[in-house]
Amino acid sequence: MSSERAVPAPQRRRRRPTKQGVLLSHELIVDTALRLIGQHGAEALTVRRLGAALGADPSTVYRYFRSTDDLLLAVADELIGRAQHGWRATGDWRADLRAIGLRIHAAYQAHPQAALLAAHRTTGREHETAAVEAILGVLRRAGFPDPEAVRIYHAFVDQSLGFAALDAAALALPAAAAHADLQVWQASYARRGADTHPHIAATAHLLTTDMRRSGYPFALELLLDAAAARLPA
Amino acid sequence: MSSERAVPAPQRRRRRPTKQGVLLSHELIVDTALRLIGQHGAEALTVRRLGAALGADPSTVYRYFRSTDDLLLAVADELIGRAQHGWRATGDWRADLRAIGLRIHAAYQAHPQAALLAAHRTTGREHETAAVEAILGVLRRAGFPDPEAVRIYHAFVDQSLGFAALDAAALALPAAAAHADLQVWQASYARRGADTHPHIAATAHLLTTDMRRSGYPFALELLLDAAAARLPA
DNA sequence: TACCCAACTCAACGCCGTTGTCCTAGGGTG
DNA sequence: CACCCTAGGACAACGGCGTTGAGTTGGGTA
Repeated sequence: MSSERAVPAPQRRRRRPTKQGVLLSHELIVDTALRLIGQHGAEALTVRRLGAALGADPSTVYRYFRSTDDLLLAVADELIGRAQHGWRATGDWRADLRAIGLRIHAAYQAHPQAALLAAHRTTGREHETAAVEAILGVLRRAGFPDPEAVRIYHAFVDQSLGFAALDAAALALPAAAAHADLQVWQASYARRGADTHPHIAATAHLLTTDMRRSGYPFALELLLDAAAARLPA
Repeated sequence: MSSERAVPAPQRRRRRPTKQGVLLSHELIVDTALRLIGQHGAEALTVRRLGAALGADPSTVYRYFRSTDDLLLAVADELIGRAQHGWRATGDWRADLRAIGLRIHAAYQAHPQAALLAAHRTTGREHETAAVEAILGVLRRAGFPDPEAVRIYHAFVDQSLGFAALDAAALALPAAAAHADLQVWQASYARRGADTHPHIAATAHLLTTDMRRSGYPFALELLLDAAAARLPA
């Protein structure tokens, strides 16, 4: 046996269909994995189910990816590309940063399982580098001095990734756990007595509606406000 | 059989030791779980290993917790409790929020593996409820109207948890992967040509130093600045 | 002391990722 | 065209996982 089971894409030459007549490829497997996650939830992505969805034996996936982690990294890389696809700078730094942040957030929300793995890794690949360059460019053109631009860039990126991972995690939960998390705000907090928890009791109705949504858009607006206040005249 | 296997803590009366002579309790199980995660990583937390570490049969854990998810929520709440331990309001809302945020961040950093599992769950338990009450109290006493207090609370909490999880993930990485992530900024980004990536090239020296630290303290300061600007006079 | 039942152990189920082995059909070569 | 090589399939099995139903035991109570 060879020490490496998986073969990089460019070196593949033989194209042999599975028993069910499907011609496999890295792209097809990644797309099918993304489809599985989107259609049947995060827990649907197992090698066995992926094999079934592909019309191939589960072990065949290991001819293309070293492990499920390797596969998920490939899926994550695809996500970064989709988030940036088609973005153009407008010249309005606030609008540009807002758009980039919301795009990152939306792309990760669309594929929560992959987002959970991807959000806290620095890849240094093409798509990521392009995003860094774009954000830094927006800040420097806006007039922030370099040290300030770097600090704001850092806060902006990590806040976006942090919220993306947090919100993705909520979506990636099994249905039962997700329902339980939602119920907490209605069942548990809403019933706390005004004597022991006056502030929760006073705002319970506001909390139950606000906590359903992501806190990211408002947090992003706060960050942009604070940044604007620091912009030299 | 009863429809509920797990029994809440206060109702337990019989104390029967395991074969290996250990007296189990909710507290002992949670502490052991935290120890397991801290010593051997998040993947070390399985019911079977937990049983072995406790000196009991794995299935015994289900007499105390409905599922591993239930156990995980208990672990998460314990972390929140440790973060809040000993905190007292000073009356200065900015100082109070800053202290709470940094405490949460620090508590999660102290148990990175557990933080990764716990940061994105709503437990609805004692410690979490106390933290929610404390933060809402600080904001309402500061003079924020209820709808604004709730929105800021949401942004503040999720920002803290998001950064906590992000930074915990970096600490939880295997040494090799962590080193590789750091190297990206020096090796990959620092070498990008000024022609294709002028903004990265111009700030490379600032980036490599800034990205070593957590972006949370600065992001927290931005959030507090923006909140202060919204405070009614 | 004797009984009850809470709290333990034991055994099994159906998943999971992963790997060693075998097989077979496509591409390259003469 | 016929042959060979091997990439890329299929298959079966391994160990570990969460979880559950049934069996056992030993403290607490009357």
